[in-house]
Amino acid sequence: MAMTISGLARAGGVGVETVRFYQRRGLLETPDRPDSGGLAGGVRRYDEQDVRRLKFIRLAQGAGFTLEQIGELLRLDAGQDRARARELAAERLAALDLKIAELQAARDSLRRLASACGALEEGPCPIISAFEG
Amino acid sequence: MAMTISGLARAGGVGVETVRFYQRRGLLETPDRPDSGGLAGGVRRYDEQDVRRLKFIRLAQGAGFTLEQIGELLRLDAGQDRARARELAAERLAALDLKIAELQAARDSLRRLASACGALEEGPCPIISAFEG
DNA sequence: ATGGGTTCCGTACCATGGTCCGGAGTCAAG
DNA sequence: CTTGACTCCGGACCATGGTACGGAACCCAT
Repeated sequence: MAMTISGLARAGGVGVETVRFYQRRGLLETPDRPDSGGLAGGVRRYDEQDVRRLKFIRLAQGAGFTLEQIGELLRLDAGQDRARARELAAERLAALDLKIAELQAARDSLRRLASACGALEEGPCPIISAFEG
Repeated sequence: MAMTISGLARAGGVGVETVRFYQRRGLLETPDRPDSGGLAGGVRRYDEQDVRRLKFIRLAQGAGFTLEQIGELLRLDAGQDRARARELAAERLAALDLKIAELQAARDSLRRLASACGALEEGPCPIISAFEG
């Protein structure tokens, strides 16, 4: 199950550079390089736990958390501060509901736009006014 | 109805610098400075049309268009290319439906998280696994 | 044991969407 | 006709979330 960084990146659907970037940001751990006799040590190995963390980062990003907030969530995941975890979740939940409503409104505008522009075959399309309804 | 840049900014819910930024990007027009006898001309004036444009920019941003795409929409609004307008709208509409579904999934995860963290009073909160269901 | 593909690491660079700064000019009220 | 607020303008700076680069070390197959 152990893999190198490119395996981890592939499993998480991101590039190697992105994994490193997350490591620098403290979102993913940087396991020790095993002593393999060389000057600098061998290559780092990653496991399923790391894949889970990486996937979580992507999902949380999709939920609108910033990388900084995700860092806090990951620290919280291991910790005991349930109150803070609830707080972050509730905050994001409210923002998410707002955003969803906003996107649905935008969706309606776009549907108006598409049908307004589809109706006639000539003349300008009332793009701006489609968003004013 | 005529106003100066700060009035326009206020009406659109943005800062003066943001208006200027949109002007540089070609999203808002930069009206001529009226000749007021001075060396450089007077102060530019804006009207309701400009407010409409500015508000449209913000709404379109909310719909996930980039500033560049918004620029194209604004050019299209005045033009005759209905096909291209429909195309942009349809494209965005599909992306929007995807994004809405994604946010709704995220919302469910957050609700799971909030209730999982609310249930017990001690121990760590399973934040990562809340996103795996 | 050698060659090609990875890994490691620091550093630089990128796009997006702003935000701030400083100095000169303009405007309106007192 | 001065004073204080606002405007204009160019250019520098910022945060976020990456992406690219280059040289040295490493690992695996032949």
